[in-house]
Amino acid sequence: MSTLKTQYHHGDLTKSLLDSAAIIIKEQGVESLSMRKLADTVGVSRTAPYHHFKDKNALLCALAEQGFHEQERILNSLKSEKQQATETFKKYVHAYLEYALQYSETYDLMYGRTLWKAGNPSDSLKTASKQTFKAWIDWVEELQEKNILPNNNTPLRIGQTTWASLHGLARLFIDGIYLDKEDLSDMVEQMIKNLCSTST
Amino acid sequence: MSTLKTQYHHGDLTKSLLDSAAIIIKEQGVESLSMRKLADTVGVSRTAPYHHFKDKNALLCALAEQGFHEQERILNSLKSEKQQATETFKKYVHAYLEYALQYSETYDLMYGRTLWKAGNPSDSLKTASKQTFKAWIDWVEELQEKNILPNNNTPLRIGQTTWASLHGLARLFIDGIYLDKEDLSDMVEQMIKNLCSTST
DNA sequence: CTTCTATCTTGACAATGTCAAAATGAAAAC
DNA sequence: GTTTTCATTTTGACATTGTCAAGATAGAAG
Repeated sequence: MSTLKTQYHHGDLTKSLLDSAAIIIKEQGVESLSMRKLADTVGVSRTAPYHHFKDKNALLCALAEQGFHEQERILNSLKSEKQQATETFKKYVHAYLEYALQYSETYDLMYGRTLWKAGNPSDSLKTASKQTFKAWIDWVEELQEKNILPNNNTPLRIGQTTWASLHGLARLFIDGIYLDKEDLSDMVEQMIKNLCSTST
Repeated sequence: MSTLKTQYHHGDLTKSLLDSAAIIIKEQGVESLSMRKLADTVGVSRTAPYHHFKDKNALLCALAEQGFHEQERILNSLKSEKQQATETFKKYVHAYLEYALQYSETYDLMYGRTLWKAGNPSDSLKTASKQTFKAWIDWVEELQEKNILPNNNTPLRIGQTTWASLHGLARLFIDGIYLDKEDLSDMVEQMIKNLCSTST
């Protein structure tokens, strides 16, 4: 009954695995996450994780999925603040980049080739990502109506290109191409100018 | 003397390795390039490649470096065409995306985490990338003078954000986030509108 | 022909992902 | 309370990979 470890049945191995994995990738990068070391960290034998996740890919999908939920939480939280929509958008852009850099490894799983190209995105991951994308496009439409984002194309297209721009900036930092994080907020500000209809 | 294979000394193993590796990554992705299979493909023992490249990282760096040279060639070729600078810029954007998609695996090595974050970019790779970046920034300056790109910031900043946008678009396709390549040219057109000062 | 040296090979090891079969223990059925 | 069942975990095993160390080979230089 005690919540102490070293018992045969672990309690909630699924959760433990996810939590430990999240920490490991945040601190040491996805490439140094091995199923075996993870099992060891959690205090369980090599193959125990395979009874909770089909394979490594499935574990990573679950991590990515958590990221999508977190990101949606961020957007909703910002939208609930009562303020000028322009202000909300600017804050969102900053928040997006901040999230991407702070949880860069999770971000990489969410939007990187590991799962989407080299790997095999799970159905529920696909669902989560589609949902997040849809929420974004809907918001873009609102922003277009308020003349904050350009009206020279459909919400889908504007949403795609706008997001692509943010994503590109995020990736350059995440992947180690841009290293000087001093420049980040400057670049974000410029990006906002590029994206908004009202060039200042 | 004959250029036929199956001789102890291979002839130009360095080049053969690079060529085969380029084909393999293009056809099957970087993650399915193994040193051993590569050696086998080229018809040489497992460890022979290690006398030509310090390790796998070094081989990949060499591939990425070729990519930078190729990309610079593309830019120079476009700039040498006598035409409106606006036209040249538009063509460049299209060409950039085309290159990124056609040689997506090389592109990933050039600008992805494999080498820059998880790996260890060689000095000559760093040099090549810096050179390419500098050529880009110089051109951005010209484009600003001609009022094609916005003048509300330095060439460096505008170059960074503009490139980030292109890169982001490229990555979303490359990494399998955007799948519908029908939409590509549409999105590129919209991206150009976002980036240029003269919104149409 | 001998020696040198660049090039290539064989042997070996550790790390990894993951399958199959056996062991364990808690809960359900009796 | 005993037995049965089933989810959970373990041990054993295997193939793939990157890479090191030591030896083999052959063409060039003397």
